[in-house]
Amino acid sequence: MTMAKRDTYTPDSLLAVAVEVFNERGYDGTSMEHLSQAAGISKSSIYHHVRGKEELLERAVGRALEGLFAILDEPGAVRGRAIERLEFVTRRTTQVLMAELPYVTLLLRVRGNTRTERLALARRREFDQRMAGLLTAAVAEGDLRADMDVKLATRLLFGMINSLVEWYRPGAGARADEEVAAAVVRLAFDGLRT
Amino acid sequence: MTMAKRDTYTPDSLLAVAVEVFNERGYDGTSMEHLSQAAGISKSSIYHHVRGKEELLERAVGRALEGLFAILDEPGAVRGRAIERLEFVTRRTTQVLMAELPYVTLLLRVRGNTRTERLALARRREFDQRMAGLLTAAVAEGDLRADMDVKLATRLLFGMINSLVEWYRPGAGARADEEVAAAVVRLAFDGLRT
DNA sequence: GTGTCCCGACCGAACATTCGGTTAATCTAG
DNA sequence: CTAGATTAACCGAATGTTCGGTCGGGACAC
Repeated sequence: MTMAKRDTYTPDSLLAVAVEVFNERGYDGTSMEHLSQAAGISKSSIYHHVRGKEELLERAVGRALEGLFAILDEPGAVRGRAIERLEFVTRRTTQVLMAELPYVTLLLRVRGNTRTERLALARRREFDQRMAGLLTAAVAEGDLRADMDVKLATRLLFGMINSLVEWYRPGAGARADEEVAAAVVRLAFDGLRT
Repeated sequence: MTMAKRDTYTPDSLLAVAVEVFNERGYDGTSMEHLSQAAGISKSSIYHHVRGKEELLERAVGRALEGLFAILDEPGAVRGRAIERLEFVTRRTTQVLMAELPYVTLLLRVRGNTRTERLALARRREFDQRMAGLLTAAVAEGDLRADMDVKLATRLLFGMINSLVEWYRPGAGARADEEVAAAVVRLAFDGLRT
């Protein structure tokens, strides 16, 4: 029994609207009035679907973290030489970031003002550490330059990937997205120089 | 006749305090009460030194932009092969970012909610375009890989540099700072691989 | 006629900013 | 050297506004 199309909101469809506005104005810069206008329903109606503003943030960052951590369980991330796993995770992280752009964008901008935000920051740090482990392994296997601090390299690599949220906009097609992911991997591992 | 040291605030010394708080809590997440507590003076006293919250933001992003644009006028940025100028600007941008960290951090987090913020965003875009011009020239001179979209490469390069504001913390000494700048240049131009 | 979805009216709290002053240091005239 | 004027720096209390959230009720589908 498939449900007929509804023009009412579900918590998730409302979330999609809210996250767009959060990313445009910043979470703290967004009022419930802003959200209600963007969603086309009244402020009070929002509270019919979600408990409040913070629940929207919680759902959004949760979804982003879910997508990112799932990468680490994919076969390409657990088998093979460290450098191959690292390249895989780099490419997949870029792809997930593009696919879940609004949610990841919000995740990368939380500042730690509330418990929800601090929890998100902790999970992000955990992901970073898993990544740093891959770098270390790849250096040990002799496939990565040893003349650079691993933590520093991890941060720069991540910084490059995460910067996608500042400029990437979807809609140019799967081909274009593939090109972006490939460029990230190429730049990270082989550099800009001829 | 040098002025004796005063323990009172000037607009600039107050700015330094304010920017720290802005970066910790986010601009929109910071109340004047937060600022007054951090500065150790009352809320109303802040208005003796600056016109309001937005003037503090204005001064901060102005200072950051000043530092960044100054790089483009330095000799190393106007003379020599394009790739050398590009490497110079990459290194210098990293250094300025570290030296003016709190101000640049604030600049990079501006969302465009007010006229002040939109002005800052426009100036940032201008800087990016100057940078993209250097990339294009370096490709034309055959020193940069041609198999990557220039705009894409510019954004990734910048994303890597700008990500410093997320993790770099000063105080490890000039030697350590030099190492960071060198790592950025090496990673950007030669990649991670052995 | 009950549950889902929505609304306008409303609330207390927090917000940026203003106002009417006080304090303490500096300057100025005799 | 000092009394009086001036000023920068500051404060507590209050202003109007906006905030996130609540409430009681209406429409309408099943």
